[in-house]
Amino acid sequence: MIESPVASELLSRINERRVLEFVQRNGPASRAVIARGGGMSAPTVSKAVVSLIRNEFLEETEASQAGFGRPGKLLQLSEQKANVLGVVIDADTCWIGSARLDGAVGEEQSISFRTPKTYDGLLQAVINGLGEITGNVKGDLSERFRGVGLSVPGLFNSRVGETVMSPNLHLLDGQRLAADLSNEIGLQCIALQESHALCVGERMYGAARGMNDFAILDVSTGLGLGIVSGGHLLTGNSGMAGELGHITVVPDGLKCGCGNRGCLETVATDTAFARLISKELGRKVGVKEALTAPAVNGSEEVIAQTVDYLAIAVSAVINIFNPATLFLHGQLMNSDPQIFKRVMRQAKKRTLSPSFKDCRILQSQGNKRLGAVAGIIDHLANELAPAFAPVGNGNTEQAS
Amino acid sequence: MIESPVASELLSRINERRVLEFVQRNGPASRAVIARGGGMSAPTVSKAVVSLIRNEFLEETEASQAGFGRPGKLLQLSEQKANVLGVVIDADTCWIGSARLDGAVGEEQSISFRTPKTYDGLLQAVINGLGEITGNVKGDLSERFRGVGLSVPGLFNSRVGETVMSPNLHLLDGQRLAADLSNEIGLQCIALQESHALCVGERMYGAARGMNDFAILDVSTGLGLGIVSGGHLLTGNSGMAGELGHITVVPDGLKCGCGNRGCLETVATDTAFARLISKELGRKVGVKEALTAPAVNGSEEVIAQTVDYLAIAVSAVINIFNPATLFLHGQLMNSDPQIFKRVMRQAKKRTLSPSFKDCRILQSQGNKRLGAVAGIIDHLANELAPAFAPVGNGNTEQAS
DNA sequence: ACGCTTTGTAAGCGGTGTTTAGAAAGGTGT
DNA sequence: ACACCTTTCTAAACACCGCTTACAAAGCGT
Repeated sequence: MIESPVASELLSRINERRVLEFVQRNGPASRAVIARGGGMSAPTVSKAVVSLIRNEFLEETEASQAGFGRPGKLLQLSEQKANVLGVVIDADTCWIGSARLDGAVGEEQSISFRTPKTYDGLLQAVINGLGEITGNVKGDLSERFRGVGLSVPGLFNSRVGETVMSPNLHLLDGQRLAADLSNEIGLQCIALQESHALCVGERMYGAARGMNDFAILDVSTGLGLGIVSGGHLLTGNSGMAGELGHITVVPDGLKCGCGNRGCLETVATDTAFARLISKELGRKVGVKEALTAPAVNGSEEVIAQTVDYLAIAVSAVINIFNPATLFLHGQLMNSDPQIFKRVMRQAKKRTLSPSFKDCRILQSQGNKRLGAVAGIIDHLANELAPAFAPVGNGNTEQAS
Repeated sequence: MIESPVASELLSRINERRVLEFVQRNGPASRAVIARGGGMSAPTVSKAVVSLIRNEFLEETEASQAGFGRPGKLLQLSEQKANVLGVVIDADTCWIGSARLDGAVGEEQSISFRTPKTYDGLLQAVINGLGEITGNVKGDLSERFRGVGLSVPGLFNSRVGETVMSPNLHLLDGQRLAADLSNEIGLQCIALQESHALCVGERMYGAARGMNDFAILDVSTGLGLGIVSGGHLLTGNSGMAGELGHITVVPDGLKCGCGNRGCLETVATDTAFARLISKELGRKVGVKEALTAPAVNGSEEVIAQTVDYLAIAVSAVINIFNPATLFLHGQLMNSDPQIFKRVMRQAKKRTLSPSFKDCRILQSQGNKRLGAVAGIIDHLANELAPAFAPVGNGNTEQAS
């Protein structure tokens, strides 16, 4: 609920946010276009623009499209000062890049490096990497960059900003990377769990633009799940929601990194698939190779089994969340259309058919990098002005 | 997002809603108390109250608490006109009752009857029942009652108001009970899926009052799940979210009502438990009896197995939703503390420990009746004025 | 150069919340 | 009984906001 004084300023903040989001979504536009497209009056847009320019979120370009009447001055996301930095931490590789507010990441402005072995090493490597990216910046970092968004793996408690446990990157356990980084570089740093970052990124810059009810299932080393429902990212009480990978599907199955047995994550991931194929082949292979490996005795069975467990995961998401769209992320399904089709066929059988029919299943277009960038940009926008949405339970359906 | 014109009136509607919710939650209060407690200025509260009284949501009582200064006139939820009707449809029994806006259901003002065998019979029975409850009302129903809330079992599509499929009550399949009822009696009728109704009821009148992140797991004939996250009821795209019961946990297990095999619902419910015990005893028993039945050979094993599957369900909810509180509803766990404890012990093993630690597990206090009533009251409040809440993704955690 | 079309802004209006001031209502103390 | 105190509630004044209306600005076509 809204805190204390619901002043009139609330309205102007809402409208500023709407203007900003309009430009984020539709690209540069004139005040008049924003007014028509955003459902606001022209003077309202003008005032919001003044404020957004003052806060250096927008800037006016002279570029005026030819047309009939007076050409409008285009407003675009600021390129002068409004840049952000994105950091993706992964088990094997890390990435750092800079981006503009529109999410465009300059290719030459990003670097990757192998994940160091210690937390201190990681922190230092990120600081160095950020220095490299921003090296040609004179003076204070905060002169040109507004903040840093991080995508972190594992269980992340967003209430306290601490990685509680990261099964594939234990050096993060108990650490508060965003806070530590912020202390070092003096910029605002925001961390998101990687599945949540995927969601935010897909919504801001990917295929889920403007969608209010969707899910992203990330099949890779683990099984990540991000949910946006009613326009809200589902975070749970501490940001740890979405841990689909650790529901039990094979009683007394394989030991999982979390300490239990038979978690979905042990059977429905890239890693699990590669492990099984490796066993059949008698040698260790990666996911890519496993997919293209010549069929050997038993590999069809392995594929069928993996497909079935993937279908269980897909089906669980649709049954539990009833999303309008489900995005699949990860190479296993995205690189082999055959596997994708088989998973769909199985999932259709396993899912309540009304929910299944209600759900489009697409491939994800975003990635963690966009997610990290989107995370900080979203945070900045929230800081400027909270987005507001009607909060009716949304469940009631009026009849007559 | 907010639709077209963000007029100033939005503010007053928000504040009216806040006043109403304050009284709903804290009981009768004076304008001054509401102003202090709700973070609004006194004149703002006064204006909102004027409107709420005009709309017959509130009424002023003379009752003034003794105190120091001038005693304030208490405002309470209207008892004159603001009454609602609640209807609970279940597989075997139906219930109808009337309630005030504060959720108090007059005991003598409710009736139960066996669920008829046909849809037309059901519709007629509900109409008759409502007539009985409201029989002593002179004139038009709408003179004293503002609407009817219904709790319906099965898969309910809230976008179109249609029960898509109701495994335990097939007469509802494809029917739009709320719409049909509304046509007959001329009152606004709102249906909620029963698990969602439980959630809304628990939040408005039960143990979840004021909570913004909780889940209710309803273990009875089936496995119902309702989620409130960030203050929003999780409905999914069409209101069919929460179908935890049909995720696969026993590959090639028992046939389920949904057509698949091995659904969680086939092994982790009252019904499943009674079925297993019946088999051991060699005769058919109900849940109550099954719990108190003298131990026979194999019954310990049956109990252990049921406990384990219940734990899987509990654990799945906590892993996936990271709720601050999980309410358990249903006689199996609520009537036998021993079973409850065992489920908890197992669930603790199966759940990611940070999420488990983060979650209180309590017994539910509400029921579907309160849920049906809460559903219509919530709808009325939404109609009067939408509740608004900040919409930041809520996932970002600022560091420094 | 004139009209046409579209863009952007200034002024006025109605609505809203807040602050300030004051009236209302009851108890307390002498 | 009366003045004083405390608290409640409302009226008035003010500032802010978005909308509508009116008007100036800026190009294009003839």
